[in-house]
Amino acid sequence: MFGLVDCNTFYASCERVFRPELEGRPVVVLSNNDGCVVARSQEAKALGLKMGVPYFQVKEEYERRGGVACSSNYELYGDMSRRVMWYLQQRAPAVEIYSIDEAFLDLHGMQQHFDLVGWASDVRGSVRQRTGIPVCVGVAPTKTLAKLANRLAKLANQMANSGSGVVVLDDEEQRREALAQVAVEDVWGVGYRSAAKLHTAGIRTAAQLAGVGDAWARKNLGGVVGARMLHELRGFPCSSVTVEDEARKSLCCSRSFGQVLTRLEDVAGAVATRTMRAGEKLRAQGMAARLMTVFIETSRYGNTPPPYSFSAQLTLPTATDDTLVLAGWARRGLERLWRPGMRYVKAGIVLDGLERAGANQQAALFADTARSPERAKLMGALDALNKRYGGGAVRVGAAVTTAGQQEPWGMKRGAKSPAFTTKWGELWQVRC
DNA sequence: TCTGGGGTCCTAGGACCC
DNA sequence: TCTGGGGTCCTAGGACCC
Repeated sequence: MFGLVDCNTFYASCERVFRPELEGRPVVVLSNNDGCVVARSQEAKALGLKMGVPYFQVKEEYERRGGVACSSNYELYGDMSRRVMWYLQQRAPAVEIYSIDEAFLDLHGMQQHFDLVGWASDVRGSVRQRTGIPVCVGVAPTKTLAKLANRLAKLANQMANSGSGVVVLDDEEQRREALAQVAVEDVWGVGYRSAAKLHTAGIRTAAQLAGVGDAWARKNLGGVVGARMLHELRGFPCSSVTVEDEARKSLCCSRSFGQVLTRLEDVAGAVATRTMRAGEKLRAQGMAARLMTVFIETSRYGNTPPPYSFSAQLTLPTATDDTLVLAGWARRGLERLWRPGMRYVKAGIVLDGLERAGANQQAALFADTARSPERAKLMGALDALNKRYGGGAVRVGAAVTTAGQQEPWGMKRGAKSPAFTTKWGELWQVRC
């Protein structure tokens, strides 16, 4: 059996843990630059706010009706996530951290020793008590069914506001009933495109989907991916709990600017900032990259004529995790794709072809970028300083602004809550 | 004025290898 | 009618996930 633990309206719940006055009120969390709504409390959903809507479109009406908006605070959410995951790891033999707010648990053989409903309820209660975060738990014979069970648990919770928050599907009868209750577009793995195809074919529920022929699924639902999904819906596992976060295959650092940029030097500063971040991530994972894609975008909306996205891919002479080397290549990439006179809103870099840094790394014949012990030390010092004094304490030159000046590419975060759990200066204050 | 930031897996075709 | 039979790597793009 597999368990899926999913935090309820995770970002909004994190805000509420440290700001209990938000309890019972509509709360939304906004994406970077306070752009879109990315998390909604139950009360905010009840007001009709949709996931992903640009906040400026709903702001006035929402706030008039008493809604609260928070800028995203990923330091806080990341730290709260670690607490939840750490506790889950104490309770299950294997845990796959699937996203910031979700984890699959391997419950192999546990039904012989535990009543799964009672066990899941206990885990749910304990997570709430220890972290302040409400969760729902779904348990079933496959991951896809566990997701589905979790969805049913969430729905029951929302409707009654007193549901048990736990759904266990451990016999055929329960599986059938569950499948009949879920719309096909709500099945894990059915996206916008597949849903449209399925509707056209007259397939509306998960139960109907589980009954389609394998050949049809392979043809219309993305080949083996679709076939696997069907098997899982029928109760045959095609995927197991993967504990280690195996080496990543790619890594991406991208962000919209707080304002439109037109000058090469400003965009170069943004690219350098993203590159530094990518270098940090790379070193934190002990990896080096061989391929780099630099991209810049103009606005997708309004009158800007397409194409709005320009990218350049560079093959590095040798895989590297050195920020200064990466920054040099990123600059070259940017100059290659730069078109003057355009209004840019976003920039980023993608690193591919990741391999373990050091040991088996192939050296280039004529490159000046071989990994020297000195450079590795330098990178270590860079990371240590930035960790100790805050990100951006030490930067590459292109990412430096004149003293006292705002970064032209900086983010807008109008309503950010303090880093309650990760910065001494921003700890919660208790008044006597 | 204002529209997120990450990821994964799969397919298919072309170049190239023996 | 029939044209060898395996492979790998690269690139681009689609679909989906949170």
